[in-house]
Amino acid sequence: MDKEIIYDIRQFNRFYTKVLGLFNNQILDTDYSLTEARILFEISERTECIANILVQELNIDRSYMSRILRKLEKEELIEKKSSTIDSRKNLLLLTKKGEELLEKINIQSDQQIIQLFSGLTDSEINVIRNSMMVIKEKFHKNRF
Amino acid sequence: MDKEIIYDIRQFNRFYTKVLGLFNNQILDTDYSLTEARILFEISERTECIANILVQELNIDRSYMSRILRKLEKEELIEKKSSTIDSRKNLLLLTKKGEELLEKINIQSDQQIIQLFSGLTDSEINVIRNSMMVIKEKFHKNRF
DNA sequence: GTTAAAAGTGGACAAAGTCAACTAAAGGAG
DNA sequence: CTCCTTTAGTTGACTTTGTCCACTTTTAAC
Repeated sequence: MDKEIIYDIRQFNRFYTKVLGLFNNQILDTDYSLTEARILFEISERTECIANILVQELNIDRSYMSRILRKLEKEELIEKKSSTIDSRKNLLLLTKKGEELLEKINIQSDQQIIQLFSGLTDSEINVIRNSMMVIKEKFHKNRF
Repeated sequence: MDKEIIYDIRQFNRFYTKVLGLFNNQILDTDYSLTEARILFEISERTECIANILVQELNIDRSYMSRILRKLEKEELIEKKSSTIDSRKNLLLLTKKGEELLEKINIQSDQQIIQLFSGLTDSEINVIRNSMMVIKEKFHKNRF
């Protein structure tokens, strides 16, 4: 693999680390961390979400996840329902309050995207979007 | 801006957060954190690097930066030379040892990229690279 | 010359993440 | 059914990472 290509990819990674850094710092507007937001998101996206899936999906230590979930439960953003078929597992569900928070975060995140892209034409935005889709698909095809 | 486009972009961001997470965890193979690696990298890339530039560039708290730099100095990876024209500033330089470490990290990072892309054809890799360049350029054109 | 801004440091602390040991339930293999 | 292993989750003790604020020193700006 060509030295120059590797260089470009690493440059992109550094660059996008910075982009994501900016995005993520703004989630702190809500008193919740990026990790917590992602957990809420994942719970809402899944039917039958259990902690261990989140551990794998988000690459977070089990013990740490346990504590985060306990905190979210205490703040009444989620509920744990012990599974009837496998009592080791806890089904994770958003409460009304959790859904509302997630909705708030979603709106904020959408706004952020809009703001970031203001100044670009529709066609430019579409080019970016298509590039993102290409990257994602190619990576997926490979291993992710 | 179209709801669907925003959705795709946010999906990409989540996806790429995961990709970068994997990359970054592997830097820990060297006993140094991603942040430290990036600082070494930035110092090496710049002539006349001073702490405050790093603070802005990497979005790190000044006091935290101060401590990291002290640590790196203590481990003889960098040197601080008080600037003769402005004695508030310290010029940051890599030592031989620092250069060697950075080189090691670079080799490792290149290897990581190669590994990640093994399984893709040259043409697919090039498509990804070009997509990355497009994203970066468009963003830059805008504000970054 | 006085005031303001820039660069950096240090203390105290909070948040984030890690590691290892543990309980309890479920899934086999014989 | 019983022994063994795996899976899910928890807890304690800890380290690392990051933040806030007050402070010093030096330069810049009026």
